[in-house]
Amino acid sequence: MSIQIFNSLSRQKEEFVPLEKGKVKMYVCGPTVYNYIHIGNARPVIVYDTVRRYLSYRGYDVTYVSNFTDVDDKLINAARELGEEVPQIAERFIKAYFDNTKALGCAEADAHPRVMEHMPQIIEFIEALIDKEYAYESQGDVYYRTRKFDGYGKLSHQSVDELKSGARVEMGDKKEDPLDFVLWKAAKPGEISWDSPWGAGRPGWHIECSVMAREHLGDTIDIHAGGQDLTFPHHENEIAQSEAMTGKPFARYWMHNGYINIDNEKMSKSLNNFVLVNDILKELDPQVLRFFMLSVHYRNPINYSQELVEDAIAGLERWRTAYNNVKHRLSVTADLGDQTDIWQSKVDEIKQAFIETMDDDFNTANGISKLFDLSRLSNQYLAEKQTSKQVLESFIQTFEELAGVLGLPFQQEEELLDAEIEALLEERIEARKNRNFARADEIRDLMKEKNILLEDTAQGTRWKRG
RNA sequence: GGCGGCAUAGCCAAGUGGUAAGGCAUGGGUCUGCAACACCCUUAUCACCGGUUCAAAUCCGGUUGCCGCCUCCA
Repeated sequence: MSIQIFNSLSRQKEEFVPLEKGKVKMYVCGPTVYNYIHIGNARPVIVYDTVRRYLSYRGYDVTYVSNFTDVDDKLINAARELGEEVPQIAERFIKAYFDNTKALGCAEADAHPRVMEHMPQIIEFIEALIDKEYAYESQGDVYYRTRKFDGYGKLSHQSVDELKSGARVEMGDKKEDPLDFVLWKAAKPGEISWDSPWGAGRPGWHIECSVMAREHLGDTIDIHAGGQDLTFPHHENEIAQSEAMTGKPFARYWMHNGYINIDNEKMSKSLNNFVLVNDILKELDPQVLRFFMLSVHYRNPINYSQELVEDAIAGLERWRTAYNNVKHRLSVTADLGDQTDIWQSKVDEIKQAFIETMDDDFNTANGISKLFDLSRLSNQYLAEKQTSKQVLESFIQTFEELAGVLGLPFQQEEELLDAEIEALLEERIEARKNRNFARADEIRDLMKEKNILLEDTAQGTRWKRG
């Protein structure tokens, strides 16, 4: 069975066939770095990081590129308000981006291109579009001649005329047509700018992605991804620019993730309900946030609330407990089990089911449920009187493999306890042996205060940090 | 006005033709010195109406409700 991807272009699931066998070129639209990222920014980063991991897991060699928009109106406004320079602000929030996304288990891209680093290429690209008459200069601005591009609207599935009826009519029009969009913006006095054949200015928003995708991945890429809201106009315009330029398909598969709501409301400035990743992570285990995001299919909307976060905490804890309990058993018992084949095949079944559901448009919600199935199975196995090393190790291996694909690796418990606690543990074992339960309970309470939880099993006492 | 999405148990959420995964919560039981962890059992005619089909949460039509895009928002 092959991997199926829901392609926004066709609005259908399609078999994934990369342009070049075994290799995937992937471009994900990154944030405008004028603030800390909010959880809505974090969703695509987590989702497409998981897509990338899964494709690698399935044997593809993935080249992954994600940009930073480090020049635009929002940055210019932020600079003005803070009395800083644009590059300074960009630098600060790019650093914060890496801190936050790394905490969330997202690997760095193979390249993180920035607009400011691609001015010559952007200008060349625009010049070429002008040569091909897909663009025109107007009072220091350059616009894209939308109607000239035949396929315009194929991604958002709207005809040019449909779009026109909804388009804003610009005042003092420098455009030939209201649907035309800006490739180069003339600088206003005091704004950061670059020299160009059309005077001082800066790139429009959409051109950067066309240029940087081409620069780093070539004329045609396999997967282009981003938030649902980018479908129009951003991605539509990227297609128009790139395909007019190269005459080749720009991207073969377009993926768009759904929104996040906060307490059932859209995040917006007027409601002032933006949730910044940086703030959440002060109190929340980053894995919980990632787990939460992946517990819903990426194309569906997701709601963020305290209650749901708490569910996620409990759910993730279930995996961890199951995993650690297998580890504990492995460390304290001999190799005694029989019927290893039966259990082994059950483990394999779960792994296969995981792959099957992930193959189907990256169904992480279902994938996560397979980890829960594995947890139940391992718990059942631990209830057996005799266990084999081979099966226990297979559980561990499968837990690590599947959770790893989701970017939710099991953290190694610190095995070290200080001497005082070690001594108390010993004393408690002795006390229980002598049926001095009062003392045993006392020690258990004492440990609990130190955030160490004790669990007595037939194979001895195990502990974990609470 | 145009395009599109969603509606599944108390909450969250998979499932796109063959009589409803999983998690959280609840109730009952088992295990345990007690506890914790855990295990077992328990909870849904899938918004409504009609149609297609031997068979529909799943396909088609309609209704209601919510949401997104069409305004340089992930």
